[in-house]
Amino acid sequence: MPELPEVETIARGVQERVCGDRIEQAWFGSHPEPFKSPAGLQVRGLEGRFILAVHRSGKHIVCELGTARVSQPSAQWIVHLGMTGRLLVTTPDAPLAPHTHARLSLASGRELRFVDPRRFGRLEFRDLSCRAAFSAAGVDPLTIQAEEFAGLFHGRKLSIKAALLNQALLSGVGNIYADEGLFRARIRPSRQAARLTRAELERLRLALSEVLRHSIELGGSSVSDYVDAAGVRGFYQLEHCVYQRTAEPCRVCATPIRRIVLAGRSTHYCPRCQR
DNA sequence: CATTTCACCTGGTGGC
DNA sequence: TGCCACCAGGTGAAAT
Repeated sequence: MPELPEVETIARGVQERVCGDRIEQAWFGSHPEPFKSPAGLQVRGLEGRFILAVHRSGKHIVCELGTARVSQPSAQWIVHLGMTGRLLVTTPDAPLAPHTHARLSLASGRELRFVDPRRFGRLEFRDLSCRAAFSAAGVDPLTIQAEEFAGLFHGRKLSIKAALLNQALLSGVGNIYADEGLFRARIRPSRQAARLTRAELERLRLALSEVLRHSIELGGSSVSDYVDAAGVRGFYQLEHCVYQRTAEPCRVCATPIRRIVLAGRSTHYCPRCQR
């Protein structure tokens, strides 16, 4: 489900609804996979704290926590949604979705719920008195400048598609936006990253930024079941030019879109537009 | 080191 | 209807 635009949309929705709220009670399910920190530690850390702010870092949602409504953050709750994770703000009586792994009941009467059928998502609690604040490893593709962007790919022998998916380089680009960005930059995904010209890299940087910003405006891509913090679907899937459009006509030249596998992931491109 | 492959999970779809 | 193969927004460990 969640790449940069979807995670940004969810983080904004959670921020709007629970900022300033206090966590009264935390409940965690019994499957161990989603808990990067022990569940007991997360429950003890979360209960009683105030949610000061919620923001995105790469594909992570970071909740800043404090001991008073207005205070410096003393801890963080970090949510990664994996492939199928959802972070929802609901009323307490809303039907419990299958695969709900965490529920935080809030002083306002609302609930923050983490739901994840495939359990690839991760929940982490960080005490800032013991550890540094979380920050994603790679650079954010919305703010990176030309020079630094080009530098990321210098000397890299893998495909540009595989490089874009590497979160240690850029954080936030996943399978959908790598394909859509490469289409708009007219670059074939299989090209070796180090062989792209400076002009191509700059087209790619701008294309990625435009695609990601446009998707945020439309609330992200709802390919199968993605919804935002309020349970509302996004609309960017209607703008996709190549992703999951195998054999359909290119929106620019009508050539059938091709599907190949790169870096173990489905990759879609127009063989005529992308060289 | 850089790069590739695969396992981790559940659920939906489409062929037979 | 049932069974099976295949596919899916991600990532991190193991192998090369």
